[in-house]
Amino acid sequence: MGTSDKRCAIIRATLDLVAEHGFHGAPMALVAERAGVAAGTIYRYFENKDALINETYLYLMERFFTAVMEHYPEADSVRDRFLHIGKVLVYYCMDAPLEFRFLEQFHNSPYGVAHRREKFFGKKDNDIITELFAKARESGIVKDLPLPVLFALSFGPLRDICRDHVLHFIELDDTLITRCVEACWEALRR
Amino acid sequence: MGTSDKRCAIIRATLDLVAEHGFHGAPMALVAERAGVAAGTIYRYFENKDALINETYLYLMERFFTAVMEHYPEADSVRDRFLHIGKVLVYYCMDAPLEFRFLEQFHNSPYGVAHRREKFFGKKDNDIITELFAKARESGIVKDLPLPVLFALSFGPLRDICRDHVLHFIELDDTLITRCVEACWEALRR
Amino acid sequence: MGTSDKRCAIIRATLDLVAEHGFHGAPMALVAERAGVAAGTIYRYFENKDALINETYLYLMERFFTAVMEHYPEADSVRDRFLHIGKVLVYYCMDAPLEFRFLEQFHNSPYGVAHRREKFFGKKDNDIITELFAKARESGIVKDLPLPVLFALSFGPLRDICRDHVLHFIELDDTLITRCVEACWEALRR
Amino acid sequence: MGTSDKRCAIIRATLDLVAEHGFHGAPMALVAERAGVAAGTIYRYFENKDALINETYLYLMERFFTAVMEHYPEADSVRDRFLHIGKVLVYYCMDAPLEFRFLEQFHNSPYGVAHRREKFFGKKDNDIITELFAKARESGIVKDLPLPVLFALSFGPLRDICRDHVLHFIELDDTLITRCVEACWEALRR
DNA sequence: GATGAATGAGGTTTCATTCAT
DNA sequence: AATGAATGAAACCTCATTCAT
Repeated sequence: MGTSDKRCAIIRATLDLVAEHGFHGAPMALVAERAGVAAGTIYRYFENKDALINETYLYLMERFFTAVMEHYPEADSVRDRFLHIGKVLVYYCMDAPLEFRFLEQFHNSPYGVAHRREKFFGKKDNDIITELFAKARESGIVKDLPLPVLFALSFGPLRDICRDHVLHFIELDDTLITRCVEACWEALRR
Repeated sequence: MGTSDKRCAIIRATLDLVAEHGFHGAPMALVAERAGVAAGTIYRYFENKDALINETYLYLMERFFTAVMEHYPEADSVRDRFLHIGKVLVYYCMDAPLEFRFLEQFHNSPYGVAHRREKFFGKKDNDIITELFAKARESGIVKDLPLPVLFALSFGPLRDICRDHVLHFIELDDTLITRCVEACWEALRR
Repeated sequence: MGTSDKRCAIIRATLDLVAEHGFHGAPMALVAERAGVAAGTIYRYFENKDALINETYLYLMERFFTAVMEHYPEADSVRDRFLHIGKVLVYYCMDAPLEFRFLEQFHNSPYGVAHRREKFFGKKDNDIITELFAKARESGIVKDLPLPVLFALSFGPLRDICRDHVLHFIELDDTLITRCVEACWEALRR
Repeated sequence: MGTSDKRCAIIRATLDLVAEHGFHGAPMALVAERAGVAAGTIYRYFENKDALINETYLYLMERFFTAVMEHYPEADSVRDRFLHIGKVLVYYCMDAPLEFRFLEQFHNSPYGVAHRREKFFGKKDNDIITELFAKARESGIVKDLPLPVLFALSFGPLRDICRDHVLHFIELDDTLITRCVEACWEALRR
């Protein structure tokens, strides 16, 4: 196992345990066991537990953004670009339920405080999305509301349906996802 | 101090500490100190820490629903009833930011899992809202989507703007709140 | 066992273990076991290990000074007062070899750095002794040397003979002690 | 870097770290880093940490005695030979404060116990000094006291003034050093 | 010979819970 | 009923030592 594999295994173990059992349910000894390394080894890669949690977060966010921004239809209409982002986002969360659960817990825990500004469902200089909303608002396509509110209208519902899907309250399918994202668009558009 | 005052003080201390410092930052000894009782006393009112957290949650939810349902305009249109619920909900969260923070943490933690079905921004038990949506959907006023999705479209954005307000990302006022709730309605309506 | 007894037992256990096996040889679990308390109990009386070590030191120093200053012959000559102090000091160390070993280790470890100024064999506003030396120097009875040097000439040798006695290199008796203290006086006197 | 250079660098790193931060503050990884070698390399030169500490001690003592015995005035009077040794000793400690701090810590720690008999400020092995004292005692020049006591009277004060100088409580200069060593002689002589 | 990543025993400390008062 | 000192399991973390490269 290469050195990078080990770091990755530790992050993956952290992710899984936190997603399934919360921060309380992820003691370092268990993380080590799941990652297949000794307890002390974790500290070669991460300064302490907080650092491990935070770096796991950063790792996930990077993957997340990369995935969501793939195949972004730069040339399409604002509406189509929004629909693209919304749908890809939901599909990603459905495909990676543990990552989604981790992020949800992180954002709402004290750990998340330091990272609020980068929250995916929040705001952040989310570049493409921020830009999309800013321009659409200027040109009168979407409502004239503060950016955080536009984000809330867009991603608040999507987050909730992902959570309900992951927790098996509902069963999302292509049709339902499309209808949800379109409903969000109706809240946004002028 | 009456016996009920003590119980209440313990719940309030729990609420404050969890809201401000997370579940990690609310050891029983600190809860006891804040509540002005001895550590052992907590166990006369709550079986253990989990029970304390869960009963704090239930206590909050009760207050919450009571507040939201006050002055409920039974006779008004579906739209007006929805606008009433949405606005009262936002005002409540703004007035009680610690309660709001507690609930956010609870819902996204493993504690929340046991209470999925009673989730505030989630679905039922809040009979009146569930009933409102169910009937409105039947009669074709709102979209024909699963209830959890209707809840997501309604309350997902509201929760996010409350959070952003509590975290001082935005400054909600009457106008903005009204416009947000109306935007949510646009997502819901057929 | 009273509450003060417990604190005392913990200090005594610390003292014994450090004296016999050094700071390395006094893990908290062992201290607890020797003191007849649970590991966690130590932390009700001392903030952490450093505090435990430092408070053990302060406790010993207090006992030490009290003992040494008992029956101090206020009215006698400078020489006799010096002989009194020197002898009492040596007898005390002989009677309490573990306390002596603890103090020796403390003074020469990083723990001692923060307390250098209060070191018994060092200087400190050792009140009576400092005053005795200062006055004796002024009146030309002892050499005109800096106070720390007078302390060194007085107590340096006494400390060493105590150590050698405690470690069984020599066997001190009344005669030998008297002769040593008198020899120290010869180094001091003008 | 030659093989002997490495051994030396490790000893020097050990010396520095222990002198500055105590035995607690000298983990093997840090020693390795300071010495510019890998952690595992230390174990090619020293069996384990205890051996490293002890061999560092022996290395220092050898340097120490070599220095002290240089230019030893074999032919001079007992008094002059004593004054020579005392002064050289003090100058050496002043020039090598880290070595001095290491030795102080070593002597008073459990490590030192195993080396009691070779203690620097203690007694024998330093043949020349032992021999000097033994002969001077026989011929009635110094007091008829056990050798350890003679050592205590001689070197106890010198160690203390070195410590006070290193810790900046006093500022030693040629005059003061001479006067101190002469005072020690007064304690020794018959 | 040298490396340094990996190990895991053992250290300090926290904290939910109990129970004698 | 209330107290809060005491408990001890379990958490986080360090570090001397090993061994594959």
